[in-house]
Amino acid sequence: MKLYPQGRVPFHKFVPRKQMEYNFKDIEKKWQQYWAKNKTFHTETHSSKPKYYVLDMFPYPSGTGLHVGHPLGYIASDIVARYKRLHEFNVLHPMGYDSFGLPAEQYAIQTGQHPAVTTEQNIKRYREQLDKIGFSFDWDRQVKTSDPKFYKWTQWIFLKLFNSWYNPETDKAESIDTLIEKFKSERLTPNPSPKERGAGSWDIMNEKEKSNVLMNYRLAYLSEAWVNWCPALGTVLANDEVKDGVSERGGYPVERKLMPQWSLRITAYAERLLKDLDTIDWSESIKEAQRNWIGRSEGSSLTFRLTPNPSPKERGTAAGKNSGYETADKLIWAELKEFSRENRKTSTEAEAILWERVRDSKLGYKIRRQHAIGQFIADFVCLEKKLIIEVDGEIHSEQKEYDETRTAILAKAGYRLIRFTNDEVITKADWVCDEIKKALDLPLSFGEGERGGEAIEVFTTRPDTVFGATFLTLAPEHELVEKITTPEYKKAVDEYVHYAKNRTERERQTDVKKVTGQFTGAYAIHPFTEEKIPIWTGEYVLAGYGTGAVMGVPAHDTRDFAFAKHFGLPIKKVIEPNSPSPLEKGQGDEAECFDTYDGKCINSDFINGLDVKDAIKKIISEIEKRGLGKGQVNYRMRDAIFGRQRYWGEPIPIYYVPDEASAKSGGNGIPKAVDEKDLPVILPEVDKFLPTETGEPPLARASSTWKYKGKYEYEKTTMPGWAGSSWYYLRYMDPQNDKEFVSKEAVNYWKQVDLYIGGSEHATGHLMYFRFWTKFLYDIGCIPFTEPAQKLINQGMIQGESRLVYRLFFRSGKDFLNRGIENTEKYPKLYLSYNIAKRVLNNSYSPNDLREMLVKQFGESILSKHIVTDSLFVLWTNVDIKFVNGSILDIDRISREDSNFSNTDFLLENGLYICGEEVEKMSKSKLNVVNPDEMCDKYGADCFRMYEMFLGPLEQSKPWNTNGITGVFNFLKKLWRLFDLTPNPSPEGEGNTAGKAELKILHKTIKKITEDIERYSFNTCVSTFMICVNELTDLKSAKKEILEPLVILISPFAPHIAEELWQKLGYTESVTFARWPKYDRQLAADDTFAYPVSFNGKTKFNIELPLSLTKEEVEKQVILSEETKKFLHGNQPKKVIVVPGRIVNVVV
RNA sequence: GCGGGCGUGGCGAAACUGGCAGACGCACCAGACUUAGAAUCUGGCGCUUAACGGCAUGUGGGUUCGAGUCCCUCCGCCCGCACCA
Repeated sequence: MKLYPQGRVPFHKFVPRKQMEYNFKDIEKKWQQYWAKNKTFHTETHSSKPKYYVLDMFPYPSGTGLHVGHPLGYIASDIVARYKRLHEFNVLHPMGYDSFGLPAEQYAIQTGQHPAVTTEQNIKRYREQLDKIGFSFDWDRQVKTSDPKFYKWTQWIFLKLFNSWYNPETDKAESIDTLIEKFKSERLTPNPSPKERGAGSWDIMNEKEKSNVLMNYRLAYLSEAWVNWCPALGTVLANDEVKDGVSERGGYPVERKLMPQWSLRITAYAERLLKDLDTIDWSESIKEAQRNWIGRSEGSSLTFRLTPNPSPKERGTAAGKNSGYETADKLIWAELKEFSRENRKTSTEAEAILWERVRDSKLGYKIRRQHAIGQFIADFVCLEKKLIIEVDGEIHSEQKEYDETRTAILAKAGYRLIRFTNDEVITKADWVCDEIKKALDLPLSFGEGERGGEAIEVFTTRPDTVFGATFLTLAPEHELVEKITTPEYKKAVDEYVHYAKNRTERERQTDVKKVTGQFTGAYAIHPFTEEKIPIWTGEYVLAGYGTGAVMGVPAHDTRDFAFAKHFGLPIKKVIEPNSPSPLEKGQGDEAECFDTYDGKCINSDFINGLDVKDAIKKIISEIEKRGLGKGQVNYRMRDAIFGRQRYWGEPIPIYYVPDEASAKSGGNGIPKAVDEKDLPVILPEVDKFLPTETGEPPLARASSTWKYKGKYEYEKTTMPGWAGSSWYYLRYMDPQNDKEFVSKEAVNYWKQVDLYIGGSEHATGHLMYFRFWTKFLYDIGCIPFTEPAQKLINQGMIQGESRLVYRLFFRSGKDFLNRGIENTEKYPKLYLSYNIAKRVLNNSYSPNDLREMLVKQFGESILSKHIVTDSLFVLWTNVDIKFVNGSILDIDRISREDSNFSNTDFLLENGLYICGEEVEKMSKSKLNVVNPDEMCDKYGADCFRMYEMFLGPLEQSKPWNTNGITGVFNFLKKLWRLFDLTPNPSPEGEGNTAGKAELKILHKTIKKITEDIERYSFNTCVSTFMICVNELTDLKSAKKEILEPLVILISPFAPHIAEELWQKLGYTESVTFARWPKYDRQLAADDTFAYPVSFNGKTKFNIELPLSLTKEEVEKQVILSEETKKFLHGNQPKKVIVVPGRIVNVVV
């Protein structure tokens, strides 16, 4: 046992001698218990007070617990919450857990431990850590996303999404029923997507077909989609969950895979998500990130026809046997031809009327009459727009069944159908023509177009450069690639497509510079010049953006340029820049290719000489006039993949009803929404958290009794991590409600989040979905606002200060690395102190120098252990910061406690081992984690809170350095001691009337603290408190009149000590219920001001003058002063500038 | 490549609307109390100069009586997006 001289004990064993000593441990424990017992921060929704909602981003309770970086935002929000309470706001300041998620599941897979169990443990630990810091959360409102009482409502919102579509006319989400009504009432059949050609006229569609059509509109829908598949995690990931081609969690490779997926139609909200950014007070960087993510671009679509009557050489048999208008089934062609001739002769009156009105492209499109398609004959057809017009007369009335089959088959071929009765055509032909025109003007879906889909539609933001288009490029996934490829290129194209499709996202992204592509052998006709241009496929064109096809304008697009250069395609300049810089300055590539909006069109026929902007307008109107395409807005954003092939998430409340069609194709049946009253669909138990042997998601392992209504299969994928966090803020308003996700009353009172604090890493993920769901819930009338959070602050990241140690090997690095890292085991361990290692690394030490140093420190015997060779290799690794004091490594301790450093020699400098330093992300793997509990134990929660704020501006990232905390600790002790000066702290005691000087200090502090909290400048608040306490200490002032408001001011920052002092001042109720002190301008005002007097802007001296003086009086005083004369050197001042209360500047 | 942000002592930073650059704190130095350390207190602390003074907010220029702050040029760092036509 170590003995200490009488009365002296080390700090950490300090026992307070005086009762008045600042004993933060007791104080903090006392008040934390008091708050919990008295429910001091309980929040009622019924209140006449104004509301204030301050929210922290939902934490995911990870297994590693909180480090000092996490609470930064929580402390800031807690300060605001407490501050607002003191202003008599009714404050909602809740906390809960985003408790579904991948890490718990990964852990479950490794250990077999149920994720619910580990999640509960983690939550418990989080709660303990949070409680130690003294937050004013209303814990009665806590929510957990993995709680069925919570996810019942997540599922409920999903059902709402499933049962809604986005109506572009009203520009909002509506019930899917309104769409069905539309389909029923309109003559036009739903436009089937290329992947869902099961559709026909609504009433005659079967269940499956209806379901498929509606899937194209539902806001939550199932579709075959290219997804980010992560084999290591066994699940798909949303775009924002993939960074640099690897998964954000875990960093595993991600591949592209086509599979059926649940998605949310966030793209329907793209425009509103973009536009409404202007209405919210979020940081510019986040808004900009969202704008980029949405990626709006204006341009035009443009259709390129393929070359007509292609020679066999160009087209060949593989490209399609029939020419454009021969759409009929070959086998029965002859028969049909006869039949159609017959029909034409015997056409009805209505058909004749209509023919006169549509023939000769009168409606802008070529329409054919009695044309055979497949096995059927259409009354009228526009092949270009794939529209069939039927006029129902007596002939067809008894053929209903035949018609139904026909409609379905035609729809499968991609045709839409519009029907009229004889009567309609005869009595209101104008109206009929209008309807036909409307249907013709609708854009075709992807891949459709003239001649059975063999025209290519491109999207371009620069239609003005169309005359410079010298080739077309299709994405390798584009469905036309296969169709148009000529036989002699088939092999090459197939190989190329195979290569491109099998590259991972990562590969694609890492060699973006590499130009790859393949000519298809086919040619398109330039819509304006009629020139023949080659069609290529290349992976620089993305399938998912625009139409998956581009026109190559190598002279004015760098990617097209690279492609053209690489494959020797022609380059045609069509823009003359206004400023010659790009041409003259540019060398090589730049001279040939420039991308500018500042120029005039050349070599461009009818747009020659126009400015780019005007040219764009002109050419779009021309494109529209000629029916080649139209002005269009495109978004980079894709729909959000919503299903995860994982266990630990909300089950998607969908079940499947078997049907014949699906059974034949091996499908799942018709997806149906679980009835609202059957929610929640509880996450079933499974034996293992892995996919099944057949590759089904883990939920397929649930017992065979896990079926909807006892017989229907449930959907087996679960929701992604961001589902719960997209709406959780609403649940806090009414967390116990089992009738609604939130009551109208609660949401009408609390409304938006007033202040939202969290990390900027959520810019394009959570914060986007959060806004999307809010807008949706607004559309369907559930909530009265369209943005979830008015103000957002992104706290900076607190980085760790890592410590590095340097291991020396007498081997060459190359040799070493070749043999692999596991070989390190067999080398004796030798570490070099920082400055020695540095010198070895920059080759200023020879092996001989090291030998000398080794011998000097360890003696000759060391050489038998470390064989000094000519090769040196240094490997550095992080070392746990708990073994390091400043930058000095505690060698004894690390050798004892860390087996990696047993039997290790440390080559020292000046008798010490100095570590290298590096600032990097605080994480367990870097061994640089600082734990908040440790800080609270050592210095107290109040000190920890204030120090976190003192570090710097909230938004700024900064490294954690525990050293500085003593300054704040000293301040708190000084504050405490200030109260010891009070002779008698009773409310009416003597010596409580403050003097002018003290009042001035107080009121300056009130002003500054109030202003700084309002602008979230918490670091300067802490400085202000320090200045205030220093000044009061200097005055030896401890008047109740001063201390009382001071305690209130500091209570949001250091609540425990404030409560204790508040009690010492004689109060029995919590300081939470006090009122914020009022700033009195009179009391804070100075009488005089020491004017800095400068000459030509350089300050020379100060002169103390009354503030009551006017400009002229100040000038007079300054001119008259002795000092001024000295600096004037006898010259006359040219001019004197006086800013009252600020400065005097004399111009000489 | 595009977009956003930022460059101030040995360190974290302050200076909000153009008006005394470096407040407040850390570290450091000196002193007091101590056998010593810890704690506490006092003083010093941008660079340069013996001093008067001079020079200093990434670089160079501009606007202004006056610039860390506004404008332009270049350099460097951080973050986000990235063959998005």
